[in-house]
Amino acid sequence: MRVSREKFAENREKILAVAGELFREKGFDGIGVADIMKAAGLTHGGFYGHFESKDELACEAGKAVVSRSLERWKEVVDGAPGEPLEALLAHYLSHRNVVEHATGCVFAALTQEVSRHGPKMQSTFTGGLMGMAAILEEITPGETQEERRRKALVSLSAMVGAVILARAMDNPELSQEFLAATRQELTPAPESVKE
Amino acid sequence: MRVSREKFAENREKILAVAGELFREKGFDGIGVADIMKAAGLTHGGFYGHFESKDELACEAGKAVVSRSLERWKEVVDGAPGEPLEALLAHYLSHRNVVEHATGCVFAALTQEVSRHGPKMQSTFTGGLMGMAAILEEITPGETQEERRRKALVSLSAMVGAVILARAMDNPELSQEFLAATRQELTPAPESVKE
DNA sequence: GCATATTCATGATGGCCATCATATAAATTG
DNA sequence: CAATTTATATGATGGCCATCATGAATATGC
Repeated sequence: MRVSREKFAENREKILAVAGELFREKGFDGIGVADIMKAAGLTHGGFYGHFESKDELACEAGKAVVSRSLERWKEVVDGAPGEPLEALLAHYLSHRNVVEHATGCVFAALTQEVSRHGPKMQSTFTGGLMGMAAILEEITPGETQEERRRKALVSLSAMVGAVILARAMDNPELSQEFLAATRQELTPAPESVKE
Repeated sequence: MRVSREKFAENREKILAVAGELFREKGFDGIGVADIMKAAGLTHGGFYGHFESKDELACEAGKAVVSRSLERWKEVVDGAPGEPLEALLAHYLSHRNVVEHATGCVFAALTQEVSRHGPKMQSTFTGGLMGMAAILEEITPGETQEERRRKALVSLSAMVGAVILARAMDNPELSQEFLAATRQELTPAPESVKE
């Protein structure tokens, strides 16, 4: 049966949203088109009216989630009552982001698969990660821009790395230890003279 | 046809070695039993004489690669002519470890898939990562053991994270920048008074 | 050296998955 | 309101993959 233009666009968004969650939760190979469509409340045959292949869906869903992630970081930084960097660390290095794969950080969920995917997905992820690095660079203290840039890249590596490793732990206390350690080490020392 | 006990054990090792490389290169879902066996110079039917399932192979291969990785880290640290931490950083944060997925770090290749796998694989990875953290803790400077432990966990996160992010970049210069930044930031400052 | 055990090869099976052809029914368009 | 367009549902197809049954051939144990 047919559906209004409006409903059609709505369905597409629903598929993208559901795919974004299911891919993060189960990986690109861990979920099929039929199950994604079912989760979106549709049947699998209708899928190819919206996307020309599963791969295109993966790329579109990835793009959407990455861009949403970037917006979220900006919101957290702009809305921070105190130090923006501390707010961002608290936001990112959270128990929620370790446990909730489906709605947590894309980079913590899919980066390894992306490096095996085609160039389109890599380009999306590269862009997203550099956007995050740019945000970090702005709120990271440092004498020169080079130093801030360098620290931003390392902070980003440590943040994403900590969540990835925390997710692999079979012991919640160890997961928590990774988060706490990273949060503490990446928080800049108060402006007292060193020691 | 039948094969000697010795050859049988040799074949098993060959399968494990080949699987360890192919899983790292293509992911657990990216390679099938038949192709693994072909790469080992055998036919796929013989597989089930060695392992009861693909999952068991994945667990065994993971265990082997993780333990080999740990040994390697110990060798690098023990054989370092200068500062062990610097030697380890140079060893790990290398171009080779970004490009050579099949023989590079398991954690940089498979950790995200592991967090979706069963508890057996998670246990193997947790053990391996904590072993690496212990090595780092010993060669990391710090006033107290807590501080060294904390720094070790963050260094580990940053190291693995940097390689994972470097692998996702679609631009080799950016990859290199992640490595260089992380190496520089994790190298302890010389014992001069700050600044 | 013979009988037995066992390892590998061949081939088959069943399930899952991406993709597509066709039909249906509803929404646009005039 | 009629004609046409088009989004979805049903169902089919072909490919890939893990697993297993069987058979052939050889190493091992007596």
